[in-house]
Amino acid sequence: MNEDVFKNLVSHCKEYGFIFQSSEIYDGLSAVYDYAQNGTLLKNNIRQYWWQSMVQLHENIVGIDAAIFMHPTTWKASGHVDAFSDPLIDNKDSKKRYRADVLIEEHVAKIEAKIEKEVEKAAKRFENFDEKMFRSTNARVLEYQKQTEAINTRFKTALNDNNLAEVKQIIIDCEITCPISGSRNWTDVRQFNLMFDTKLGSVSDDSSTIYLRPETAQGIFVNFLNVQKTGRMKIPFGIAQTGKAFRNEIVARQFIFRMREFEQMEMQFFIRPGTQKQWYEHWKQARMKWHNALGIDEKKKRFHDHIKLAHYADAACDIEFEFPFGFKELEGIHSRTDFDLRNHEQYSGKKLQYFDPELNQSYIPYVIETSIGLDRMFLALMSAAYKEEKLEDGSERTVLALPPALAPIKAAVFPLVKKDGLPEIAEKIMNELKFEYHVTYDEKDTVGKRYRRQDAIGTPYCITIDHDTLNDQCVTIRDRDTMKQERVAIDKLHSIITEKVSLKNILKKAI
RNA sequence: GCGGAAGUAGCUCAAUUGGUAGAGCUCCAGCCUUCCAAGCUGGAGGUUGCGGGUUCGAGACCCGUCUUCCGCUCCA
Repeated sequence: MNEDVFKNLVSHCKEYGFIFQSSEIYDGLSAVYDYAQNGTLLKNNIRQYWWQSMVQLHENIVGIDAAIFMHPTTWKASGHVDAFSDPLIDNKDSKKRYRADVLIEEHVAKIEAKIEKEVEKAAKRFENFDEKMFRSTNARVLEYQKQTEAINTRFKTALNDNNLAEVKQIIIDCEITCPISGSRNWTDVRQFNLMFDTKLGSVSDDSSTIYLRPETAQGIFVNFLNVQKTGRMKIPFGIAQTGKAFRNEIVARQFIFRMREFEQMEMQFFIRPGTQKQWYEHWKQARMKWHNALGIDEKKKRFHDHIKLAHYADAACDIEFEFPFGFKELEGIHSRTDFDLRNHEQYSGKKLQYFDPELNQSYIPYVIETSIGLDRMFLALMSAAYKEEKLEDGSERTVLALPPALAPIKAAVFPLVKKDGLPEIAEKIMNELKFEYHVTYDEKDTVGKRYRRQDAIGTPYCITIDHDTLNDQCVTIRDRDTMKQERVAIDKLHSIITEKVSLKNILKKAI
């Protein structure tokens, strides 16, 4: 799929009521989108598929719904407060972005290396070399030391005062250059806090600052013991959760791929320390199976193993999907060790351990995390499903070949013409079926046009009532993908449609 | 954030050098009664993203701003 088709897909999402830009009448809000009438149905179906495969089909996985607001210390323990607020600076020539603190620290390290070189040189030159003496008397060494101390003090003061202009001035004064362009053409230093904050309570002071969660996982970790005890859970067990998370992304783009407000579907699986390799491998395969059960071309998915690991992980990979703009991360599977629970134990002072009767000992469980972006899954499904077809007769049609179980609307009911009592029969059929699944009714325009309208939103079946129906109690059922029609009895409709649109068939393949 | 491109009706796009904002599709009301978007009649829909400037006159030129897309970076 090329760039043009992606553009068409984005237009299609708007025109057929899947996704609107947020606050569009006010020129929109950057990187925030609303799900529309059909999009909401599709999104709910994806969430349901995930939830049922995780919670309903695993006796040892339970689901929770933690609040978006959490105690601020949560984010200190998780590392988000420190890791998500770096002072950043760009080099205008190479367009490369750096952490300002790292640039300065590297500069200091360079000077320190020079000192060591002086010491080494001197050690070779003099016999009976007194290193201590040399360090405290040599003019060059002293000069270098003075420099590093001066920079370090300035830098510390600047950070404490949150004085970003001073941080930039240090970079300028130190004549630090960009390793790529070699230039000193720097932008201002900016603080990017990736967490949104707000004030709790009517009195706003610093102590009342709370954050909108940047990931749902922490809601699971802080409830680990509550769930384990009240659910009488035995390790290994999992806690699943879907919900909104918020990140103040510096660059947020590519439609709904990277949004400031997005929804995650996460499952944290708690295991005995030492078994993480085997469980990591298990969930890696299990998650790919879940994706493949949807029947989307397997060549569009691949694993991407992380070589450089985050400080808390001992293994990590992504499931990547081939979006119209290339292979991108759709889901992450991480072996998170006991990092989160251990930190929460430290910060809260509460023991977050599990007594293992088999080992007859207590430990902090290790964790395997599976974390998928619901919005990204939505976009993956849409881009895999969107097809602009050329038919044999030369005409064209746009069809969303969504997995029938996830399609927003399962069946559309049409009277061939809107008279002779046909609309009445159509409505009667619809009113029966609507208790089973989402159905719609349409009597406007020629039946061909109505078929195409349903193709465009991915409805698997169209049911047409004609004059013969009055005599034989049969209708035409038309398949979205093959466009083939079949004449069936009205009382067979339910079983035919159910067979095709039931989640059950996919769920059986998924686990 | 930096660089590049763009923004005209719900959608896709026109509008000569700066000279009265248009078409197709969609939508609505009817006619026709048709099994794969194509018949007929009528209708609605716009402060050309927004704000300034140049000009007798700006959709077009200039400045600012917002939004989207592409590249750099991180993530779900």
